[in-house]
Amino acid sequence: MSPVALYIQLADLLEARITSGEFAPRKPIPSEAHIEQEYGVSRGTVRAAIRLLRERGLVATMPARGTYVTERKS
Amino acid sequence: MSPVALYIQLADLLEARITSGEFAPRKPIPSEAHIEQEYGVSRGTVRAAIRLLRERGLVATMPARGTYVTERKS
DNA sequence: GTACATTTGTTCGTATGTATA
DNA sequence: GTATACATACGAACAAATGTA
Repeated sequence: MSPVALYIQLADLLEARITSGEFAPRKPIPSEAHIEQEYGVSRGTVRAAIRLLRERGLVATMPARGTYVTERKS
Repeated sequence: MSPVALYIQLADLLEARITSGEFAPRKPIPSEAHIEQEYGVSRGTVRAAIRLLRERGLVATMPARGTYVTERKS
C-alpha cells in the first residue's frame, strides 16, 4: 500500500486544470472556499494543495486577492 | 541511560525562555506552527510540550488566539 | 468616509492512522 | 500493551487586507 495524501491528489487535480488551460495565466483560480465546497474537503487541505502548486511554480497567491496562475512560457 | 521524551525536553527549553524573560508575562509565546518549524518537531510534540507548561502554571492557552505567559509574582 | 462582503492568513481543538521503542 | 512521534484531515474562530456599494 502506498496511500497518496488527499492534499497531493487535490494539487494534482488542480495542476491538470491549469495545464489543460481551464485556468488561464494571469487569472485567478477559484477561491479556497469554492474549491473546498467543490471537492468536499476542508480548507486546510485546500491550502496544503495550493501551497504545493506555489512550490511547483504554477501559481502565486495574493492575500485578500486570490491565487493566480503564473505566466508560463510555451 | 535515562532517555527524556522529546516533548519534555521541548517543554524545558520553552520554560527556560519564559523564566529568562524572553517571553514576557501577558504576551503570547510563538504559535504551535512556529515552534514546530523552529525546532523541527511535529505539531503533536509541540502541543504535548505546551500542555506541560499549562500544567506547570506557566502559560494559558486561548483557542484561535495563542498561548500566553501567565502573570507571575516575583 | 463608512459599511459590507470577499479572500487569504493565522491559531488552537480534535481525531485518526502509521511507525517505532 | 503503552508511550512516543510524525503526518494527515477536519472544524472553528478570529484577524487582516482588498474591493465595492
